[in-house]
Amino acid sequence: MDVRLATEELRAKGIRLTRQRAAVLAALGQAERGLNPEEILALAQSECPELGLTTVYRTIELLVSLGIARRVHTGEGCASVVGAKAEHGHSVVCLLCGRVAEFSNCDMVSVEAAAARETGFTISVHSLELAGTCAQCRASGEAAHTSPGEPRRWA
Amino acid sequence: MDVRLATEELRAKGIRLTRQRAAVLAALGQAERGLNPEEILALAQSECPELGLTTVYRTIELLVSLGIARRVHTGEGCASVVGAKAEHGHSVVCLLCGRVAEFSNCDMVSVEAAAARETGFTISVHSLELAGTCAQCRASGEAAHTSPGEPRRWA
DNA sequence: GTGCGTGCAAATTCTTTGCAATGCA
DNA sequence: TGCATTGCAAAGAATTTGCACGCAC
Repeated sequence: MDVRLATEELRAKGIRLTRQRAAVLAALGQAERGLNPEEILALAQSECPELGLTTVYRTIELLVSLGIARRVHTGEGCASVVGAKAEHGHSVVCLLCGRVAEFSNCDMVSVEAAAARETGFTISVHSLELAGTCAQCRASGEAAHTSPGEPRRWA
Repeated sequence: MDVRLATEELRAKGIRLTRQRAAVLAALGQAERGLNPEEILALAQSECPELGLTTVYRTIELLVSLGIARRVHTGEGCASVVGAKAEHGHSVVCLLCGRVAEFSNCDMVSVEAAAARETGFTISVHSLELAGTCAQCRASGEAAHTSPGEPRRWA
């Protein structure tokens, strides 16, 4: 996520850039994986110690509604959030380390056409998340499972 | 969802078919849309009045783990559940009435290849949900928006 | 200076757990 | 009959809300 760009967008919309919001943006910007509210709080507090959990929730909602952040439905629950890069993008989650990448060149026309044929629906939106193994984990081999106690399930 | 088939699967695995479980299966079977625990409870209680919410939760977990039901991440929250038809399938949600259909012929190879190229990940799993307008809603035109007070958001 | 944003604490909602009673196989 | 399964109530977690104060613009 481009923190500078996000900052500008807030400013452009007349939304105040407080220290708390900047801290949350920074946390999302530096994280390479989905963060839940608690994690965001912990990360962002290093930059803004008086940040509260309530504000994290409110900021998440704000950023998601503006398209600056995106929710990812994976692993434990659906509360994780990542910074969005592109206007339209999808998350690719690493099943081993939890890292999240984003890809935007999704050509779903043929899949959507097949679905439309099979169900009779007219498809207008798609929600897609992919999962697999990131380059780093592949490189470091099977040995490098990050969290032995916390196997990532796929919801 | 085929209730009879699901019933057989439970029996085959040596899992007891109680009146409560049958009622939950029936509710999922007759519903054409995702149901949250409360809704399942309400529907299933018409068939088994002494059913409790706790059991609904436990049954959902059971059915999902057996692949008999599937969670759908759409609309309000991620707690909705639908009966699954195929071994591997995806939900197609109607944005107007909430009806859920399932389609199974998803050919994601090209999309996954593109994602792999763009992110460097090796893709092994995909989670896909489509949304649009079902045949009925399309037929009854714009006028037929089901719930004016409850616009369905797309998570 | 003016509101928008914030933190705290309380309220609310959602989900899980413990345990004795029940009923399916 | 035996043991998986259930319901209730209570515990626990996650999220939201109310309100007075502080700070960005």
